[in-house]
Amino acid sequence: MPRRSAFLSVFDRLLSAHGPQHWWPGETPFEVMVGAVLTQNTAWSNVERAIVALKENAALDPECLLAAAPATVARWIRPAGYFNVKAKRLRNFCRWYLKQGGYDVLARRETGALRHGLLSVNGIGPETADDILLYAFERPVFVIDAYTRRLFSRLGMCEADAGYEPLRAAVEQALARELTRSRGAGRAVWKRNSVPLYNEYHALIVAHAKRSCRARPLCQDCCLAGICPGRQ
DNA sequence: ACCCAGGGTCATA
DNA sequence: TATGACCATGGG
Repeated sequence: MPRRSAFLSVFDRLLSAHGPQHWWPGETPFEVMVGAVLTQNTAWSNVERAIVALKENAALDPECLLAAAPATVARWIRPAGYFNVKAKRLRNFCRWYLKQGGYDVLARRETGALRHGLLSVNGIGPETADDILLYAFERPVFVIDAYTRRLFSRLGMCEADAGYEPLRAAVEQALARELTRSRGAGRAVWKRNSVPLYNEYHALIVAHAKRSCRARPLCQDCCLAGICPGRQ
């Protein structure tokens, strides 16, 4: 079992090692949503090219994406890989998004219902849905990805094969306990702090993975911080 | 020439 | 329910 402030401690060490990340890299909520789909199992540098292409074609917009032929969208997003699959997924998402009434309507929905709706779209799985919930709708949802599971399991804070939902619930509950105790004020403070904490935490885990020991065998930041995940 | 990347779906047993 | 195949580009 992790010690009582394990998750906050790791957060503090990641923050001092890598600095604030200011995520998500995207100018509008809709750009965040598109990026969340495009980055599925794909390096962000490739996603950026695809988003630039969408902007150049004035297509970073749900109506435009739906109006364009799937093959055309696939051509625009080609650098992001899996372009046929992702063109279809973007289409599914835009259809749902507009049918629901767009951002302002969705933003009024309760988090659980919004999450359920996102997951009903073919091509939106738990991580993509949670990226959208946290970074486009600012909901208190801790995003789990392969890096997160790897880091926490190597630190002995979860099982290596922990399922998505159990791990998410465990991390959220642990952080809630740690934060309400260590910063001492109870539920109101927790609710105010959880979104920026989750935002920065996930961003830091990704930044940490990108700067891992493959690139720098003796990298000072993560190894000195005692949280270097290394490589498989 | 490898391996990996900010997943998810579908078919099979 | 639990694996495996599949999707595809670009950088190290």
